Parts: sequence; structure tokens; C-alpha cells
Amino acid sequence: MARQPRSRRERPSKPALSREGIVEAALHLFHQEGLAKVTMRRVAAVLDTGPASLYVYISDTEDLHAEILDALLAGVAVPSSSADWRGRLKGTLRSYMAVLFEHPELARMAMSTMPSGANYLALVETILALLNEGGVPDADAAWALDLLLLYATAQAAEKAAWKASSRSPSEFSSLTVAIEAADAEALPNITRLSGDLLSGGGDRLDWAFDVLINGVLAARRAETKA
Amino acid sequence: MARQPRSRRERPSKPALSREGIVEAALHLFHQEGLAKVTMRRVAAVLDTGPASLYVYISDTEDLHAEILDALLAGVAVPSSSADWRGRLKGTLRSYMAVLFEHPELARMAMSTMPSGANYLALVETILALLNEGGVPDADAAWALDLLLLYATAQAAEKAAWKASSRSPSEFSSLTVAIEAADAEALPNITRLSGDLLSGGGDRLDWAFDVLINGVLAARRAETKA
DNA sequence: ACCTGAACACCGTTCAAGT
DNA sequence: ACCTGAACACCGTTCAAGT
Repeated sequence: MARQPRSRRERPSKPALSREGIVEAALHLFHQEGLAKVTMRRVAAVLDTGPASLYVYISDTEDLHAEILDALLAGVAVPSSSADWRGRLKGTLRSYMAVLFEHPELARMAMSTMPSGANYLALVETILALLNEGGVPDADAAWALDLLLLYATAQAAEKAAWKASSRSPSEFSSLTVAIEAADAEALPNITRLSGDLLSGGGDRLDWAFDVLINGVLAARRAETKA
Repeated sequence: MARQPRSRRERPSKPALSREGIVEAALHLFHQEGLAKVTMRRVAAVLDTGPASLYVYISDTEDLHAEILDALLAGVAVPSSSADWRGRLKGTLRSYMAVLFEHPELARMAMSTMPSGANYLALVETILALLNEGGVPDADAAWALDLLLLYATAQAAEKAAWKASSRSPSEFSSLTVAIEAADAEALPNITRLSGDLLSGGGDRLDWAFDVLINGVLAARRAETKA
């Protein structure tokens, strides 16, 4: 009654390791338990091997995390041509931020990891195309891309940090406390603006995007204004 | 010949623990070995005690690192009134960025830690005062502060990440590789702009600051332009 | 070439017990 | 109240050895 006697291993085909397989396992772990648990040791455990085995395909923990970020970036949606280029640009940036914001830990990672995967490149391509449609000269577009992406990423990271702050749920942040306790004589501007500083404001993001886009468009005209 | 027989400990006055003392030790460690070595265990070792002892004064590793960031921020210089407000604003931001840039690990920390120490508040006060001098309305100034500081921090973090990239010294980043290898048909804009994208450019920072400042000044006039 | 066990050199945080 | 030893539950990375 021996069945399949040609192999006596329990799981006859423990799949061979590969970068894709490792990334898949990492992604699974990420969705299940968050970025903090995506460690070399844990991913290796999922694949039923030791951490050392991963180093054939993955150079670093950072390498692994970058792969997760790019996978998530597949979820960035580009608004279809319903709106003008400015609207679509804002929509794209908002979608990018939404992805980062859904995963607080990811946002801060995006600040330091400098993604370079296929999905990130697609996002870059989309933004460049929109700027081109808006008449931004190529040389300016490259710098504008940086400005827009940097702002969106940083803003998402900040919001995410605020969201994930286990620090003091009631008082938004220690900054709030510091501002409210600010010495009115030494820090008159902070005292006077304390309300505005802590408002957060619903249209702040839209305001910022317009500041950036208008600024870029204005810079186009007068290139050498010093 | 017994000298000072009233105590037989080697170091008769191991100084009592205090938040200040702990921060001082952490700062020392930071300057000596970098942020990565500023761990609870190592700081405790410097103070000749165990890690558990620190938790009376320090809530977190994050708490400890935030304290280091604020201490470093004491080095931010505000240009004296030689230039106009715009020049002084740019100078202040540049000085802030220079501090972060000197310590690569610190820059990325600044993105996620949301400083709230005395030196950070002083920086905020300075920027608000300059915006006020430039005629930016209070409500706008609060948002502009955020925009400027976020950009400066993010840019410093990005530069720092690039600087500290042990990844591939010859090829700046994997992004460079990805861009150069980009499929010309699928990613036409990236291909066309690849030179500009990788240039880095010397006046990029100045260009960005002007985009931001001009954008803020323009937003003041037409508050509800949609 | 690929995979692995085992080791090296660390971490943050908690807690019961002491002073 | 403050301080501590010891433990708990982990890390990343390397390397000699195996297949």
C-alpha cells in the first residue's frame, strides 16, 4: 500500500527558492503582520528554511523592504482623462499618498529607500507625461517631479507617523503640548499662530499642490530671476 | 596609610541618574559612534548601569533619539539681517538642512519623529517671523511653514540616503540603473528626460525654494481660486 | 551553484526583587 | 521612588561545511 514510494519526504516538492518566491512570502507576511515582522528570519521561517538561505537572492533587509514598497505601488491609480492635466496630476499624487497612508510604516520607508521598481517607474512616467501635457519644459519637469514626489511622500510619512503614534492618543503629539505651552514673550509668532499651526485643515493638501504647481508654472517663464 | 576610609568604592560618587545625564551620555555616544549605536543598552553601559534603569527617565528609544535631534538643532544659524527676508528664509532653511545633512541617519529620523524640543520651536518661530515680515497672512504662514520644513527635511533625508548608500558606490543608486535601462516605448518621458532626471543640478535647491516661496506669495492673493 | 546549521554579536522592554 | 539583575523574545549577517 505504499503510495509514491519514489520519495519519502513529507512535502515532496518544497519549492525551490527564488527571488520571486521570497518576495511573495515577504508580501504575505507584510499583509498579515506588518512591516516590522518582515524580517529575514521570519521570511525564512515561512519558507521553511534558515535566514542564511535568503542571502543568495536578497542582498539586504532593505532590499526586501524595497520590493514590498514597489509591489504596493501597483495600487496607484491614474485618474482617467475626465479632468484636465492639473486635476489628473493631483489625483495621481493623492492616490500615491493614499497607498502610503494605508500602510504607515511604508511611508517612512519610502523616504529613505529610494524606490526603483517597475511600478515606481510607471508612476514617474505618468507624472512626467502630465507635466509635459501642462506645458512644463523638460528641464523644469525633472525638478518638478522631484518636488512633487518628495512633498507627497513626506506628507504621507508625516500623517502616517501621526496616525501610528502610540505616544499620546489624546494629545496629538508632543508638539501640540510644546506649542500650547510656548512662552508668549520668547515665541510670539508661535503663540499668535498656535491655532493655525495645529488646525491640520482639510484643504491644506490641495492648497499645497496648487502652490507647487503654480510655482512650477511661474518658474517656467522667468528662468533666471535669481 | 588608608586614605579616605569613609568609602571603599572605587568611584565614590557615581553620579545619580537623570534625564539630562542620560541625554548627555547619548549625545556623546552619537558623536563618537553614530545614531545606530545609541541604544538603550549602550547608553546604560556608558553610565555604568543596566538598560532597565533608563526607563525611569526615558520612555522609549524614540524618545532618546528625539532628544539628540533637538540638541543638534541648536546648531541652526539664522543669517543676520544682511539680506532681505527671502534671503534670510532661504539661509535658515539651508542651515537647517546642513545640520541634517551632516548626520545622515538624523535626517531620516527627522522625517518620522516630529521633533518638539526647544531648539525646534525656536526654528519654527524664526521661520514664522520671516514669513510675517514677508507679508504672508497668518493662516497661510502656518501652512507654508509646514510646506517649507517638510521639503527641507525630505530633501535632506534624500540626500543623506544617497550619501550613506553603501549599496553601490559607483552607480549612484539602483534608480539610476533602472532609468538608464528604461524601455523607450513603454516609458517615453523617462527615456527622453533621463539626463535631466539624474542631473542633480546645483541650483535645484534654490529653484525649489523660489517655487515654494513664490507659490505661497501667489496663493495669498487669490485664496479661493480652486 | 545553491543551501544550511550554527554561531557571533547584538537588540528593546518587562518584571520581580531589592534599597 | 529609584535602581537593578535577569530573563524573554527577538534581530542581521557571516561562514564553514555540505550537496
